Amino acid sequence: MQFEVIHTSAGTHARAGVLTLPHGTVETPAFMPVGTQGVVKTLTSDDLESLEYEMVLANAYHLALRPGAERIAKLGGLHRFMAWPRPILTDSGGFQVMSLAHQRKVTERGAWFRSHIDGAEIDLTPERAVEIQSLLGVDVSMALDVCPPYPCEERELQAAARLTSLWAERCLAARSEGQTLFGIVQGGTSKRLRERSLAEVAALPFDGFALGGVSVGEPTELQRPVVAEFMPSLPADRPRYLMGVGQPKDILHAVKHGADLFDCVLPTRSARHHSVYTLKGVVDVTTARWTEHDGPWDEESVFPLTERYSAAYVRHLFKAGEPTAARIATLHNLSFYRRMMREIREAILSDTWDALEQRYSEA
RNA sequence: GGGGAGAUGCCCGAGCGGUCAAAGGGAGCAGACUGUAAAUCUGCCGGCUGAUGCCUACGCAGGUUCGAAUCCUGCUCUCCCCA
Repeated sequence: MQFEVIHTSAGTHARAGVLTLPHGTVETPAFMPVGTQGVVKTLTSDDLESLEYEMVLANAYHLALRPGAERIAKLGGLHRFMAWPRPILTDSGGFQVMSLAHQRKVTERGAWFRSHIDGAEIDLTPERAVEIQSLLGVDVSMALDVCPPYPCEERELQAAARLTSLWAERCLAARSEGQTLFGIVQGGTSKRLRERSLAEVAALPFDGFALGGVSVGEPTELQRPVVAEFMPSLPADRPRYLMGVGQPKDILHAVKHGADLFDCVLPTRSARHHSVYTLKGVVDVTTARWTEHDGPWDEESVFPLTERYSAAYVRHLFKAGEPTAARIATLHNLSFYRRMMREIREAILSDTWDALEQRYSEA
């Protein structure tokens, strides 16, 4: 892995860079669509190429459960398996420690899960999490962390950060030759715990660093200060990844404070839930106002892949329960995010950040 | 011609004397979703009203009863079976 910052926007921490990985280069800041099960729901890998995404996210926990990490390795690795030639980053399963909390146990040894699919036991130690990602053959592996929810007791937050640091070292020790590994900073909304977690994790020789434990249910007023304060403190010479974020404005805010990578289910999940991103905000396309609207939801949010379908038509497809509705909305939203990331990068390179913020002020 | 079954809110469909403005679906309307167990979940859904409440409602018209969507009589209309 190689990472180069090519320009930092005047008066901000916003930076444009180039991340070079085994399967290609990624221009940062970049947004990674979420393809948990080795697919971005409703799309194919060539859709993603058409959308010009350079990197996607998949999930090691889910893929290890089904179809199995060894099986994917046997089939030539995740890239070949999902027919996606460009970079892939996998989340280790740290998020599932939170989202599947009711069926797992966390000990110092690791995270133990009862499979939601068939009840099988999964012993996800830091070492196994790194091994799974190595078997998948992804470009960037994430350390196994403990991602606590919000709200959360200070004690629990502290325990999560402590384990995350402990596991970080074990993940590094377990990494295979040439495996790119990112560390994760925890600490929730506690300044004290964030400081400590950052000091512990950032001191380790990771290839990149992520701010985790945000977008776990906290209001944006609490997320912003964490990002503003701690993103610039992550090592400047390595990629900085804000996990699970977010809304367009949250991404702009984070880029301004120096974030390089993002992922979030919102553009894809919302699409399936009939919400579409536009420069005028998120709109529910099934709302009665679109019933006879023979045009786009927003004149300034029209994209080559989706411009031919009228609001009235898409509304009809959703109302009729047609799967294609979700597909069109997903293509639209990922087009919106892709264009936004491109404009963000251009704004950094041309030092026109304020104009960009203005453009996305209602989004 | 004879015998049987049934008519409930926008639709389907429970209810079979009070606790019924009437279960449950669907449709309709409005929301939520942030490293995806989510093409999921939530709320509203006769009218007026902040709430209490009032009004209108279970094919139509009468009746029994303190009280009827529920019981009785007649009528109208549907469906099934036998000729």
